[in-house]
Amino acid sequence: MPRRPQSEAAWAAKRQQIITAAIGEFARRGFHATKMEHIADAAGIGKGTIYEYFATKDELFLAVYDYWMDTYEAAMQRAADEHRGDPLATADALIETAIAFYQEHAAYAPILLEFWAHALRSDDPHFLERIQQMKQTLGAIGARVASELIASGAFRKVDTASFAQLELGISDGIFLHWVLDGQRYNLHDAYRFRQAVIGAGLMRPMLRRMLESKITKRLTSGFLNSNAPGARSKRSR
Amino acid sequence: MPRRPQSEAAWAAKRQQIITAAIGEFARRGFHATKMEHIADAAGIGKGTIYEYFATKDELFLAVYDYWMDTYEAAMQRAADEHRGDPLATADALIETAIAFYQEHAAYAPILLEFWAHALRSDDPHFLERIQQMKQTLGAIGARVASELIASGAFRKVDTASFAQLELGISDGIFLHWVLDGQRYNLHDAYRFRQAVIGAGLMRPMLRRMLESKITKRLTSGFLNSNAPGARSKRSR
DNA sequence: ATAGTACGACTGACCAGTCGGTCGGCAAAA
DNA sequence: TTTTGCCGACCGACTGGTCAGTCGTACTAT
Repeated sequence: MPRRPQSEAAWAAKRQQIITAAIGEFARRGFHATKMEHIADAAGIGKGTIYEYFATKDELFLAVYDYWMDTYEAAMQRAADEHRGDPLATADALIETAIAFYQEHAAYAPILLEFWAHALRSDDPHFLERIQQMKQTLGAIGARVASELIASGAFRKVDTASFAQLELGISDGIFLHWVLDGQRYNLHDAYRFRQAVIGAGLMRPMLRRMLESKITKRLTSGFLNSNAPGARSKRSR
Repeated sequence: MPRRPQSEAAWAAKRQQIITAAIGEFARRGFHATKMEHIADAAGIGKGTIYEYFATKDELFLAVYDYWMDTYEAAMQRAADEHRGDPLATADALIETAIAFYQEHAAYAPILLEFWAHALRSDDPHFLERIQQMKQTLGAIGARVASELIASGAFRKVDTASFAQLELGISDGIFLHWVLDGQRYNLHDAYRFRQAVIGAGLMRPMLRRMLESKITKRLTSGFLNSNAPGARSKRSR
């Protein structure tokens, strides 16, 4: 982390400008194939200038990583806060936020995978810790919603922490396979299908009976044949 | 793919020897950090010799990838065949096989992630096609089991293809998060928890009522506090 | 003037892939 | 049986190209 002269704000802004450019380049080409010059070009600055703000390429990578995690975490936190007190609405909002984020960043999936690989292998524990911190944060949100759903009588009793972590894994798994499948189907539909499976299992009889026909419809129609838009189908009904 | 002299068998054996060495090195260091010399050393041969069997580093990477996929696919296929006719047993066997494979190859998770990233980015469609082929194969197995479960009256009606693909995503997601979590908990327990959630949702009332107490137990105890062995707990009961 | 900032040509390290040479084994000749 | 000659698997020093990071210069603002 080099010196930090001029105004604090200007420094941070330029740093951010570099991070933004780096995200795009890293995503398009991958960490190793991305040359510092590419990033400099994308940011409209000279290569040397990057080194005024980041000591090494690795440090820049890490900054990109942090920035991304922060963004996602903040979006989810906001979604959770907006509906505080209404667990069903919160659950919906969380899912919608996650889907939106995933769809928006589908092109970044390769770099996300590289992040994970890097984190698992790196000597620098920062990467892994950052992931676990995020899992912690999101897990806490999920567990809170789950316990509210249980308290309200909508859900049967579950270990909420386990359930929340499972959900995080499932979410990433669905996203990953959706990308690996060439975004062939509608991500919303896949999530809804998943929700129907889980919902059918965890809802208390009363709620389940209420939603039975919707669940049945989702379960029997699946998501694979949905109108394959890579994204942009805010409300597919 | 260079010439293929001597006996076919000897050629294949040496090729395999290189692949085996490469798996370990790629897994430990990652694709980019692994030098051809490392692989040569690990295989106990000279660097130049590798190029008698593989034209480029990429081609070797791809061979490693194929080998791995083949192994997994074959194991799953075998598990499915062994219990043909008994869908519940087949489902169990598939899950056990998947868990065993995942646990055995936990150290290779980073390279699996790199594979995926590479597949998504590579100009060579082989990688992505190979993944999709595997999803196809495993998906067909899963769909068959699901439809048998439905036919037998154990499961409610679902779109079996969607369900199978969802399961593949979920499996990978759980595995991924288990690894990212430092293999802190027992993978078996996580899968059982998942099964309980799904089972509770899809089982027909009769079966569900029969298994109710087991499901309740799994759902309420979760998997996060399980006796954290990274692997080796064949039957934790 | 001068301190802070930007730059990009340059350097040194690195590494995939090459290529000329070695050597063990085998078969034909002696 | 021994000698000679050949083959091709094997090797690793070397090459050519690449790129992260440096540094002397130039610009800008005060």
